[in-house]
Amino acid sequence: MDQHISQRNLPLLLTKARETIISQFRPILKHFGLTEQQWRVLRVLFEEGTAEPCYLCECCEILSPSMTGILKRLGEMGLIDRQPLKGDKRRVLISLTAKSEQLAREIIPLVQQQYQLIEQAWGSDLIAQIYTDIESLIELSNIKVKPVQLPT
Amino acid sequence: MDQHISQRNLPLLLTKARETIISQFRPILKHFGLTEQQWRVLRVLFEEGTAEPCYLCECCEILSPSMTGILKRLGEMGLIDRQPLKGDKRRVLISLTAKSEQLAREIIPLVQQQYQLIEQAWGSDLIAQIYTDIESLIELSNIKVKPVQLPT
DNA sequence: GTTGACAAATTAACATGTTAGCGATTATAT
DNA sequence: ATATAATCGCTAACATGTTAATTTGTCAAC
Repeated sequence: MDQHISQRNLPLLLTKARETIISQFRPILKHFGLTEQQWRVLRVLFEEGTAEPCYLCECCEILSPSMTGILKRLGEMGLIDRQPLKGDKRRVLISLTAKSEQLAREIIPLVQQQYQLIEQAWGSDLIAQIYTDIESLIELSNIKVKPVQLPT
Repeated sequence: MDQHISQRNLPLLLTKARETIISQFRPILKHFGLTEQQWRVLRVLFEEGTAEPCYLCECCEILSPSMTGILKRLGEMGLIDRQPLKGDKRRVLISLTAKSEQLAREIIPLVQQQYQLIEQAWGSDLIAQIYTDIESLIELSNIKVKPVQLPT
């Protein structure tokens, strides 16, 4: 029926798709000495102004223990500030510094241009289609899937 | 024009999609004490019989230095054998053991069942559409994209 | 007010991702 | 045949992913 039945591996396929895309942007980030995850965080902060770590975790799909290290290194690089949130001593507000705000203003146009170059080479229709599908999937994932019965 | 222009981030979106899918399978792999990457390798070996590390790297989208550690741990678990390849002292052939072949025969049906449960919950159309699009993207990626001009 | 449930950030331990480079071996060109 | 380049697997160094447990702080019930 389907050639892929015996080889279907959606997570692997999504990983490969992701790698084909991100590899187009790696040179940009490398040029500015940032990792992909660091840039994800900075980008959200640029959009939002300030954010708490747990919100960054959601937005960037990064787990809390990873975020701890990422924020620590971004702090050491002078790319983020942290100010305690009054009224709740557990929480912190993260924000960009002048340095990282300037950095973001340099990087964002380059990223936009690279997207255009990708669509020029591969066509914008397929990219748009993938956006639509993936967003549908992410929304659908609110519907709980029954877990398979595991052997005892 | 498009709500997503200021937030478009395809790699992140693909990461989230991947996470929604793989989270449905994590309990299965955890039940058998395997990581996702270890299972990717075992699965290819089950399909192919034997394979060289560099081929496994391609199939599993795992870089060579990571593969070194994965194969080392799989070896320590008694889940793979390695035999030198005559005629080329650099290369090695990896294969399953009786133990891991039995393991694969247990896991594969559970994975198939879980895929069916996912399609029951989320619909098979969207999943099929994603397969098609992602595979198109991966094929298209043979077409080279012009890299953006970086500032000096 | 004290207890207990809950939440945010962290640490610890291990596995993997990423880049650079090394060492041995093989293929290629001359 | 020999110098050269290319390939395979590996190590090293650092960043991140993943799970479990811990710490500290908040909140609600009593």
